[in-house]
Amino acid sequence: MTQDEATRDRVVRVADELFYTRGVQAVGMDAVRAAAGVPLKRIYALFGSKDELILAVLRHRMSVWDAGIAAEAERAATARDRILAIFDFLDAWFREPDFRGCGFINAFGELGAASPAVTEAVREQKSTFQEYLARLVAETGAPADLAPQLAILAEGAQTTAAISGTPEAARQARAAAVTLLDAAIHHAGDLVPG
Amino acid sequence: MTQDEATRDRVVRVADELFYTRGVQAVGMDAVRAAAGVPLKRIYALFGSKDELILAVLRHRMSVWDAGIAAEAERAATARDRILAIFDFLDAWFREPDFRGCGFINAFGELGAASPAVTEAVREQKSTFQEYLARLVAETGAPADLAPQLAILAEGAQTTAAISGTPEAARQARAAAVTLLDAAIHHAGDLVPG
DNA sequence: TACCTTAGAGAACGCACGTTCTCAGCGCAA
DNA sequence: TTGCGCTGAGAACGTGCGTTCTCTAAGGTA
Repeated sequence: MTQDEATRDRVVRVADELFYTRGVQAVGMDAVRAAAGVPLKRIYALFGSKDELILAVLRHRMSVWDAGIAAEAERAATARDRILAIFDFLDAWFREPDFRGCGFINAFGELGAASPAVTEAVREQKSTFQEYLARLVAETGAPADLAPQLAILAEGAQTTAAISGTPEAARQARAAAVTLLDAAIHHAGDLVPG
Repeated sequence: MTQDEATRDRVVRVADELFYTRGVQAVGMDAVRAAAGVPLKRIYALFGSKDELILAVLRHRMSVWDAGIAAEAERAATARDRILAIFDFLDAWFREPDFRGCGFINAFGELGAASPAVTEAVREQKSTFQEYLARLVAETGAPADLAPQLAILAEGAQTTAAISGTPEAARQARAAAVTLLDAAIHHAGDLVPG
């Protein structure tokens, strides 16, 4: 890793934490400079603008999220357990003291109306997650319709936990996921009785 | 309605639309003045500060939301159908051309970190919704655990629809709600088979 | 040592915006 | 008619912040 890459990485990590904790617009570039210990001139040489830094932060957060989900999932043996591991992952995350909701949803609410690039980045991370879920659902043999339903549960759990300030949404979403999985697998191919 | 009340109402409605469409921080007080046709001096006499205006807007949006849900629900005969009517309500909302997600979730993402008052207002509207759902669930005879699960589906559908830009999350969440309702009512009191 | 390039620290600039102030006009009591 | 309080329109003020500029110091090369 070159010096530039190391500095870039450091700035992105620091900015990510600040943006997530306080909100993007509430954090000035000077706060990033102070926290990263990197001169403004250097930051602007590396990123060009705050908007570019924001996108770099979103990309970084996306890779961290993907790695975290994958790490939690690979400890489970079956696809069904890997799906449920996602909700255990959420549970642990919600209990972290500085949990403040999904950074992508927050960024979308804050900047999505004004920035198509932010919207695009957020949309990309959500669709990556949905595709991951779709693969797991396919492995279980359940109908493909199940995947977006589980994704909606995961999204809802994140906002509910953030706003309520409690982690219980993870457990509730997990229970719902179990019900949906059981219904999809046990009754696969059946019509819902009237 | 006094003159003051009418002007307050006008300013709140206009600000609500601007805040929702462009984001709260992206809308200056001067834009509110121009759109409402009310002098800044008058706005500040009525609200005191932008922060107060934001809270008034959130309160207004909460009452509109509650009324909208209630209007859609009262057309249904049974508690089960009133629950499902919520998802039909979401479906219609998601198809509106200027739909941009849940205004409360967006406001939380944008301002929650900096403003406890905003967090409190958002939390209040979510808990009002959860209580409403809990009453409907109780009417169906399903276990109380079902209510937060349905709430999570509704939340997740809103963020998913906002970010994806498509309304299909409403249909998917509704299908999941049907499965959860059926499972809760058919198997009420049972243990999940191993 | 003398010179050139580069980087760091912080001041400076320009702009946007929340809030307040100024001033002109208008209704109204005597 | 003559003041007087109120209101509207917009200028003005202070501040914060994204971005750029300036100055100084250091490091490498003849």
